[in-house]
Amino acid sequence: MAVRRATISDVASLAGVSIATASKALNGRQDVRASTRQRVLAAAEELAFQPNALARGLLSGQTRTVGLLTSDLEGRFGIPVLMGAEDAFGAGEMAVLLCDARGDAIREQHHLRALLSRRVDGLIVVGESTDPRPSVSKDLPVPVVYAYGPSDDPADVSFVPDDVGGATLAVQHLLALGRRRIAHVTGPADYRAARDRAEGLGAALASAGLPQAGETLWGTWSQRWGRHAAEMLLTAGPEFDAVFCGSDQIAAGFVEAARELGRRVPDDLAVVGYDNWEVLAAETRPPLTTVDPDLERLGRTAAQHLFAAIDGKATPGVHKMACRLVIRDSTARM
Amino acid sequence: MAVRRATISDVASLAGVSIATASKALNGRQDVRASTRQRVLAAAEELAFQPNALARGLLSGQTRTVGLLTSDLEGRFGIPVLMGAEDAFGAGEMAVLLCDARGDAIREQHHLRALLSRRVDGLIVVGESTDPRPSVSKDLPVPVVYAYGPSDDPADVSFVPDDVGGATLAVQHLLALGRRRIAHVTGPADYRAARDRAEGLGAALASAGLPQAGETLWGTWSQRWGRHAAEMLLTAGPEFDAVFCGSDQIAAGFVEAARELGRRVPDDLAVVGYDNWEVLAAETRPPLTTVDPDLERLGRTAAQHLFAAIDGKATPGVHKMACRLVIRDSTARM
DNA sequence: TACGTTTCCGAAAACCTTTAAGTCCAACGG
DNA sequence: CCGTTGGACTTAAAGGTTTTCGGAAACGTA
Repeated sequence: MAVRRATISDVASLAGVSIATASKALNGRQDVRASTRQRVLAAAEELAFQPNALARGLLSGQTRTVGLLTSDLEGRFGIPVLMGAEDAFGAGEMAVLLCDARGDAIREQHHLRALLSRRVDGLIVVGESTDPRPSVSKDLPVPVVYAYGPSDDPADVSFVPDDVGGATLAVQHLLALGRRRIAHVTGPADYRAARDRAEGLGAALASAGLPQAGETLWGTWSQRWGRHAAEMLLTAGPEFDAVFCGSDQIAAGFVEAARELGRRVPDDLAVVGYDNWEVLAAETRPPLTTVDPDLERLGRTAAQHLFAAIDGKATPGVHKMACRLVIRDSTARM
Repeated sequence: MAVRRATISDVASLAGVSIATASKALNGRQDVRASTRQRVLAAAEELAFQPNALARGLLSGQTRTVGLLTSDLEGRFGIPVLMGAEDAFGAGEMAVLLCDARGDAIREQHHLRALLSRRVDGLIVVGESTDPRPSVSKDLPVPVVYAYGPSDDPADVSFVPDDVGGATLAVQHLLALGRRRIAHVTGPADYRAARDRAEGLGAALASAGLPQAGETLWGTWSQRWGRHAAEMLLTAGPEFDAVFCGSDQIAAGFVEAARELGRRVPDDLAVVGYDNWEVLAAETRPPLTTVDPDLERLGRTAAQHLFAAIDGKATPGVHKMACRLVIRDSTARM
């Protein structure tokens, strides 16, 4: 550990110039003779000079730092969004101050204060589900962008996955493979994500003039529920040649149970999951065709939009981000 | 968005006192009459005054901010460590600057510069595996603590899970249940984690005077490998009544294949995993007994140690953190 | 030589806060 | 009435950097 850090004043003395000249030389500005600039640069190098970002920020009013407020780091969905954002910010020479409120509104307020006190240039709020969440942006001195979980205030800027479109993608894929009787097993009905995906399924079927195979089965986001639903449907359910599952966990349970009941996937039964959670979707037998909400891209886009909002203007409202279909072996032509 | 933020000078004018008095009133210091303090506090409230952390940091030389440098956010192990650290820092009113180097040394250097330029008070480096990694702490003006992946310089401070001890825990559990012939299926031999766990197994067996059932099977950290190993062992392998798997993924594949081959877990065969990756370990049939490296605690401990290092002295060297055994249904008395 | 122009550099203010040192005044003891 | 004490407040400096503006030297032109 070095004792004291060099300041620009040390650099200036060593180079035999004034502070002002040193500053200009280091920042590549005009009005410095080439030879002088060289001397300053050499001095800075020798002293391992690093400009003090605090002083710089104090003067300029810009910290080149953004706050990232997440309500739930534990969850699986926040991380990819965070990674995408970190990626975009890193490329823009921005630093990210990370705060996890753990779903606690008090802690969120506390973190918000801390971030503002540190004079962040902007804020990204990452929700824990796609359900709208309370806005924090009332009377804030910096721009805010919501990612994954939208703000409940339509005047804010939010980026969310287009779950209706994602479900439509899945259904259109199944229809193109010749499947006609599609069942739906999904998570709890009080999740926006579950309702949106069911809605997408319904819309796609309706526009193809087909009925859904049985009612939508609402349950939990677990493998266990997927197995249970499979047993129910396959022993006493309606006829169906495909099932659209609301998550990869459900789909993994479903294919496992179907397999044990002697149904061949995809021959007898095509299965589509949701989330493209690789560790699960790629390890089931057969590997799952699934909808990928592309959360990393969502995070990156949100970050880029925050840049725009910081030095210019933002387009408010909820932006729906398209999903991708990842085709693996759990679906095939009949 | 407000136009301009109130400074302490605005608060002072509004309260009709000098800046110094305002500062003292706001910071709860002596030499301020109670009534004056009230006036200042009211003024601060009215203007929504937030002290500028930059100015404060510039003066005090402390930013109450630490850098968290991770080589691999994508991986499963960095996140819990990060959460633990974030937890400890949040409690200490510290903020966390997050940087992900994505395993790239250049990017790591770049982030390091950025963090130092922002005058962080300390640094936590989170590795992507338990293998030693190059030290970054040579001639750094701030203390550094390594978490999960230790530094290759013994003079640094590192916190790593005690994989040897974790494996011992698992084996002792199996022995206590009356199992005597224990096989071992694990990941690649070029992972320190795999070697440590195999070593723990060997030591525990040796001190019980028992031989290992067959050679250690080295493979990958995947479910697929677990299945494959199970098929090999159960069709043409040695006699065994328990298997210690190097990861929950391997164990999940193993129990699945064993089940399909008609072996009952835990009756015929006890299975222990490693990592306590809940989504997997709790969803297999039966749920997995597994070793929990308690990474969140590891992160928290590392953070607390960084505090100590920041304002005092640190005890260098590699600190091994004990693991916990989580007992579920995949193990039982014979 | 006198004067205007260009080139390069330095002095000083500004950003916001904390704190050491100094000022003022009332109360109090003698 | 004077000196002392101590409470309540203010002044000013410090922290590191950027930037504006003014100044000096060198050079060209009349």
